[in-house]
Amino acid sequence: MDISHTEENYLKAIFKISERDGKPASTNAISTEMETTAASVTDMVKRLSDKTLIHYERYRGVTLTGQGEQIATHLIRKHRLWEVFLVDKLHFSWDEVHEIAEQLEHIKSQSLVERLDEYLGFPKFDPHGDPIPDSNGNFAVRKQILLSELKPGERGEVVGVQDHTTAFLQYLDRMELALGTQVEVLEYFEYDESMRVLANNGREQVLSKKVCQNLFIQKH
Amino acid sequence: MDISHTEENYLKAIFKISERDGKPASTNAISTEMETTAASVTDMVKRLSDKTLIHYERYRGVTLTGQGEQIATHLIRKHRLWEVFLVDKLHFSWDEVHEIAEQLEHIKSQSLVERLDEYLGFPKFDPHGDPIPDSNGNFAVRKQILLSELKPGERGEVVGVQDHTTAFLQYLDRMELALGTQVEVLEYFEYDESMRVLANNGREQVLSKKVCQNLFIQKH
DNA sequence: AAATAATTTTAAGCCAACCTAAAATAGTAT
DNA sequence: ATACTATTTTAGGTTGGCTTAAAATTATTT
Ligand SMILES: [Mn+2]
Ligand SMILES: [Mn+2]
Ligand SMILES: [Mn+2]
Ligand SMILES: [Mn+2]
Repeated sequence: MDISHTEENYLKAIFKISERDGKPASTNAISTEMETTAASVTDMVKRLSDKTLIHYERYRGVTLTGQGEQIATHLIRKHRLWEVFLVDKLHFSWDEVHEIAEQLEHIKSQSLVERLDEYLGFPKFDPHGDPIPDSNGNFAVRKQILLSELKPGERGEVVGVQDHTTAFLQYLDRMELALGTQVEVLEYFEYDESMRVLANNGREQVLSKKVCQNLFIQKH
Repeated sequence: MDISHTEENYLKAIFKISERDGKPASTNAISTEMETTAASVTDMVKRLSDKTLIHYERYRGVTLTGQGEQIATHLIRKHRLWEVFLVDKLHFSWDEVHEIAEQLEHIKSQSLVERLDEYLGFPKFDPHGDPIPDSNGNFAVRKQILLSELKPGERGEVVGVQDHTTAFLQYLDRMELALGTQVEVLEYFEYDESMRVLANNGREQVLSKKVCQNLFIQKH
């Protein structure tokens, strides 16, 4: 069976939504994610259901079948591997790669993915700290918490971001808070839920609530 | 204006045909190249004409406009750069890369192409010896002739292939006639137009007319 | 020049992916 | 339970890219 570019994007959207919400993806949620109308989604969802890529019941939402999930995770694998390529080999910055990877993830060639993976040294995480599933669709798990959950005196390492917007990524560059940065919470301000943080570079700065709630930390 | 994957492939086909035949591409020639029907071609050709990517007159065939040619050569540039990437970096063999490059050539990102070019060391020729146009669409020219045009006693270097089929490429691998091989014609057999050839590796062998007519040589 | 053959275009229609507007269903508030 | 709101589906239509069959044009043969 062969699956279109568009169908692939729907499967990825459904995967993302069900993972985030922990329940079947609603027509509306999918239409928001895909930036299209609910009517278009209903249309597509019927086709995907005919191809047994999803389970669909009218008014009940959508979940992926094993087959659908396999395709979705494989897309994510390709997306993230290409992002690593773009950053590590072509020296793009982490805020420039998502758009390009959105295109590259649709390239169909089993051997290409496997060779790329090898070429990149079998990375387990992408430039944003997101886990790269293996060829069976298994994601590495890592016990991570938000910076906002750290108490004064606790330390850890910046390992990922929740917010993937260009604005946030560029802000982090500016503040020298790249992945791998060691941080220690020095002080918590109840007033606006901001924190004074010490980074490994000796830099001390106050980070807003919003920033703290979008940075994943591995405690140590 | 934005151009679909399919439209891009038509432009590339038209470029290839007009270059090969030295005259406007006929509907039939395009339909053969695109593996579709003449009716579909007429249909598409109207659309491309509306977009001023081609000049089209009913029954008179098709030529590219400046704009159309620019897109076509840029596609060829991307195709060939990706082929270099696949061979040089991912260690694919030269008979495996065309299909994958057919997909990769459609990735849209100006900076990606330029960075890839730089990463590969600004190659001027692809793994099959075909010239890689620069970003203005200019192809390097090289005075090359077919092996079949060489006279006994003459020497040269294998620099390209006319036939790009897997069968031929694998045959060349088997015979150790990769690009860069130095060859000298020892003897010409009028009977079947074959040649006895000495390769730089000391290997001496008789090559058929068909082989000799599909190998590009740079004389010296 | 007329007849025949090849090429190209037109006509009509299919499918994927989208849209808007209206109808149906489900969820929430009174 | 009824009324109102939000969500979802259906109906009907568009566009790109494709198909087959028939008509028109051009090229070749006699
Ligand atoms: Mn991404
Ligand atoms: Mn990422
Ligand atoms: Mn190729
Ligand atoms: Mn090539």
